[in-house]
Amino acid sequence: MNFSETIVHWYQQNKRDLPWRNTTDPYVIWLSEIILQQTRVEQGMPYFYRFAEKYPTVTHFAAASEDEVLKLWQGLGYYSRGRNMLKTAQLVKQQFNGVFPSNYNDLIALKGIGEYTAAAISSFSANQAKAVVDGNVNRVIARYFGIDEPINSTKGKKLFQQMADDLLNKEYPALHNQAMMEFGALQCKPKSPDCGICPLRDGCFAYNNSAVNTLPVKLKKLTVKNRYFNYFVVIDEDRILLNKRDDTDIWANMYDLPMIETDGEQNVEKLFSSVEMTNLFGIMPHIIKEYPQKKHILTHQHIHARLFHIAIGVNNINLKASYFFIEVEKIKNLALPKLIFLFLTKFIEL
DNA sequence: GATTCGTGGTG
DNA sequence: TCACCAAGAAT
Repeated sequence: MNFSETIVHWYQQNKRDLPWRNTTDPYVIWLSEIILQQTRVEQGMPYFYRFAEKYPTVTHFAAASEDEVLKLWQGLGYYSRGRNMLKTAQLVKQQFNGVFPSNYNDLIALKGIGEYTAAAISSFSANQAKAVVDGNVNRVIARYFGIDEPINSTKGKKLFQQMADDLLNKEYPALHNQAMMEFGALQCKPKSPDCGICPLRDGCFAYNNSAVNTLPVKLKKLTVKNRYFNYFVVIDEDRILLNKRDDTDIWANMYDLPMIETDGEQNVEKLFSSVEMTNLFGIMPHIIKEYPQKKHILTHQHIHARLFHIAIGVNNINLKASYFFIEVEKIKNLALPKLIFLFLTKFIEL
């Protein structure tokens, strides 16, 4: 058996039974592929069921509001995926008469669909001969062929795509692609793979050269920025003051609380007598309770968040345009970042 | 083309 | 605690 045949054989004996594999509907496959970008299968699974049930067709999806989609997406991260899905659903409804495309060239032009996703949808739904290259495929190729070119360099990306293209079995692209990814996910795992039972062990460069732990190579020049968010809870009877975030920063178009960002850890007196505070509330609020600082980890940012429950004469507030009071009961309809969700559960049931 | 988009699991 | 990674894409 050649490389592809070996992997496919392994796949047929070891594959997981995943719901999006029981269909060739490009819309359903699209749902699963976007949800699974940079996301573990176990984490994405409940979201897949949620979206598939709420929006059985792309036309149903196109009729949704952004608030509604983001709310469904809440907790999954990388929220632009959800916003791009809505744009794509609307475009497919209008320009493709609601028929989700399965052709690579049509797909790659859509928002949120890049090389990987276009190859995945076109091969899975229409058996188009396009090779998928994701983290799993990169790892399998890097190890088996001993490629130490970084997988995330421009040169590396081209190389791995080319190698994947060459490996692709044109007779059964869908099967081959699924097998490559599943093999990377279950057998050729990132850490401590069980090479003892690997069907490709004999021809594997990494196994034969003790390079399993050093391949693939990845360029990492990650700069993490520390940010300091001071959040305020203002409650007026059955209402709470919220903020709709703009689309220039993390958590675009989602909802959080009134907030002042400082360069570092500001002491409380300084914070509450600052110009920013005056701009927010007009007068210095009274602190009812200060909650301990919480660190929220994002890929490129460490957010040090503090929460103050404050009392203030509601009439004195000069509200920013993005601020609004909302009945507590209605918050469950709004999309909240994880951090804010956790904060709010201190005060209300969500 | 380097940076920036979340959140959760793992060793 | 920390580094790495997860069915990547947009800017």
